[in-house]
Amino acid sequence: MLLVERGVDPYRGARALPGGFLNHAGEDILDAAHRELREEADLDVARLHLEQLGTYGAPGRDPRGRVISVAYLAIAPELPDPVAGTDAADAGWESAADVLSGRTKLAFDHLRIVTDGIDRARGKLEHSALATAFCRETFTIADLQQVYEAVWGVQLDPRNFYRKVQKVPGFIEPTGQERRATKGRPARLFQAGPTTVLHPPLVRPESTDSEGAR
Amino acid sequence: MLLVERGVDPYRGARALPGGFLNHAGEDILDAAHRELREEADLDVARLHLEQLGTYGAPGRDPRGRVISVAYLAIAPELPDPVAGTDAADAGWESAADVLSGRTKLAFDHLRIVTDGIDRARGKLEHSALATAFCRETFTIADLQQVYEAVWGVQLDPRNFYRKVQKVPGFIEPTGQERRATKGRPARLFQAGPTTVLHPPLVRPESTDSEGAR
DNA sequence: GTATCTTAATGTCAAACAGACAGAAAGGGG
DNA sequence: CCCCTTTCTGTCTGTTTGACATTAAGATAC
Repeated sequence: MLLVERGVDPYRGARALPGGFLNHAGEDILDAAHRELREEADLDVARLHLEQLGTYGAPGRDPRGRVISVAYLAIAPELPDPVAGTDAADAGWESAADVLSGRTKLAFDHLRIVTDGIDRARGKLEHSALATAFCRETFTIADLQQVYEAVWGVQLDPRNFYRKVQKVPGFIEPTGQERRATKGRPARLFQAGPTTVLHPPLVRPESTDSEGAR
Repeated sequence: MLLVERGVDPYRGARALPGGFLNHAGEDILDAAHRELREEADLDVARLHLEQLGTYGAPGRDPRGRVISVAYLAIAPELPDPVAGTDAADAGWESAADVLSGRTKLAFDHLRIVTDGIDRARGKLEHSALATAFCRETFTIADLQQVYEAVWGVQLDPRNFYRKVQKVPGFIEPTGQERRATKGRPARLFQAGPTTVLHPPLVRPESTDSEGAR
């Protein structure tokens, strides 16, 4: 995930989600999310999936006073490795595992927001074609499987995955081309199809730890 | 759904979702949702399900100026038939079909909010125990089926529904009591179980109309 | 050029599941 | 006591799932 290092108090030096305030009264909040992503992280990629995650407005979440944050979940493939040195103070990539485990400390209630975002992504992978937003324009089925395995944190059977993914109508479409790696049989390349809602869904294996309350 | 009639411009006389502004800088937005529900609609029921739906902040959505609304989805059973005459101007129940079809005109972008809310409810019925929030403390399986049929707008087979609902562990628990109607065999009464996430989910029958893009 | 290694693609099979529907159980009313 | 209604319990068939075997198509080593 993309985090910036705070240069001012409060939480100076801690990592935080990129964000900021609305510019003027006429700015749409989605536009503002795009702008902040560009300004704070120099990120202006194509194929950017951006969806509203939720709004966080607990009274004490910002010591400076009342701040209500509308969080957006952004997903994009082929991200520039170290975010290019710009005025964007210190933006950089952090492993989600490091953040979730608490090894990387986040400012404000941003850990909560991050947790919600990951939950959202995990769930949406089942019922929507969101996984293709993690991939490039064309991809192999093994690529897609890696997305599911990484986000869900599980291992999947390649043969069954292959079968199920292709059964969902309109999810992925073959391009007719192939990609050959250094080893092994060349893999057929696919691209995202028109479907956004998966029928049937790709259900993730039931984790043994009981999910309990929400 | 619960709507109030606007007494002031803009949209005077049109129906709108109950809502209002934050009281003071220390008020939590969820608390504000509860308060507005109580103030505008005299609604203060037990067993009230309230979850954040989304935030709407398009520049022109309120002609008076920039207003950002955080929408909450509320669901509760046993609602008072005509909302008792209080200072709550003209609050009343409207059929969702009337609103969705456009027969009942809504102020601002509230039709969009309502549509999103119904979509959310329909989806959550599949994967969460939300349906029990529509029911009383104890209910029969037929009651629960009526919730699913009403919200999804489909007909379900009582025998298959009976089987599937009882297979989900922790969804509903038998109370040991029965309810006898005027006709027919007495039905066993159930109550909501501890589970909030349904495993396996209750998938709704695939509607014939293609869902297309989102 | 052939063996071998690696990954992709296809196939097989038993168990579980889904939808459609039959029938039995348990009440009330003529 | 028969009929009607609603609830509950089965049955049956086709589909899907998860586990695993097998074949296909390249690259590389020898």
